[in-house]
Amino acid sequence: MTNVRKTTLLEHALLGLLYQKPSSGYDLRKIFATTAMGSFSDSPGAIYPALRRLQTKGLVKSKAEAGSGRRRKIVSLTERGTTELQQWIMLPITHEDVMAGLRDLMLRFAFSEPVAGPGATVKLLQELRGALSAIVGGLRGQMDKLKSVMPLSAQLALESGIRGFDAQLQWAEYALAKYEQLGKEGSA
Amino acid sequence: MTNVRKTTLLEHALLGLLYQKPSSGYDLRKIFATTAMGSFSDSPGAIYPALRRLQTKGLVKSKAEAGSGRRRKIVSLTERGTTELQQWIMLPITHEDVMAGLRDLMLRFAFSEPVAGPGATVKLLQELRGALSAIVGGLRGQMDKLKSVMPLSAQLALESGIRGFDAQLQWAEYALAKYEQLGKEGSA
DNA sequence: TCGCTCATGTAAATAGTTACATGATTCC
DNA sequence: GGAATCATGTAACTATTTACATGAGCGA
Repeated sequence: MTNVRKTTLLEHALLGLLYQKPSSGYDLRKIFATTAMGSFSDSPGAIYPALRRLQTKGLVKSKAEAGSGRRRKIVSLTERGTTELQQWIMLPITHEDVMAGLRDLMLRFAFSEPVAGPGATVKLLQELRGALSAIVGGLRGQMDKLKSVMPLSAQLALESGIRGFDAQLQWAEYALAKYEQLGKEGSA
Repeated sequence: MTNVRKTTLLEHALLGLLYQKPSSGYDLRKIFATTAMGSFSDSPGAIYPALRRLQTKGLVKSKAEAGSGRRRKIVSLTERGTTELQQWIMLPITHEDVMAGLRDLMLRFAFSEPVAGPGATVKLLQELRGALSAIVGGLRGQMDKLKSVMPLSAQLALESGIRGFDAQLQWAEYALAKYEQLGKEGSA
């Protein structure tokens, strides 16, 4: 029982970024603070402990940057870290995953192509499409049943959720088309 | 310094439900477990402590259900609880609110009509529309700049976010139209 | 009587937030 | 020399998760 606690979303985000480029904690914080990944906290109280956890788990290693300038600790993936990242990305998508929020799924998707190849990306998209269309159907059913007993604002709030999922569904179709097109061009 | 910690989203969800109907902790858990509000946890370790916090803050009161059957504690809003709920719903919408996730906003919106009246609902929608169109514009700009340097999957992940916001924007227009129509019918 | 659901709660552990602390380095 | 930024970290606190505990009523 080596008490392996499960890897959090923030930790996976860090793994994905470190896969692209070994970086310091400060670099990573800046990425969260300035880019579209801003939904993650850039607070040192989140990042540094997360990096330490990853190191204790053996998923990353760090060493002091050689040479001049300020003291910086450059963190990079270990082999096990790369494996963990790949496995996380390729996890099958469940109904619950989607209901819990697209955030996790989108992060996996964003890393999928460089880390696990376009084949994994396409597979993710297909699974996502399946899950989404089931969910949209189910919610539309709920909506029809409850229409009469809910206040308009609550009705519309539910409709907002449905539309959100539906937009993601259309997006998934669009993304799949892009990848299909890419495949044809590549083999031509 | 009476150390008033700020009210969490779960607590606000509970307040909103209790506004509609005084209920037991178990009732509330069932709502989270079975309805479209399933994004909240139905675990007793979340709900019962939250109810207790609300009671210490003086936002709800509870009393044992009269009569027979199993022991049940029925919780209901106090006057201060109702005020707190209304104020939370009518908070002005900021850019950050929207970026942090539509979840909080949608909960406020869902409760808005019964708790604060259709006027508040319309105001919320207008503010939301403004914030969303600014965000969609900004993200499209980022997209154009970064298009060339991102892998396709990352590009598409960003596009997914944009489309999500855009869908909400269209939804807000749609919802506003519904309320306008309602207003005309009402005054006719 | 046996088991299931109802109903309320507690205990331990965890990630994340906020705020503070501390130096070194660069820029003016 | 002084201020701002770079860079790493710690400490206290909070809500939530997971798991356990307990007892009462209901149905077969």
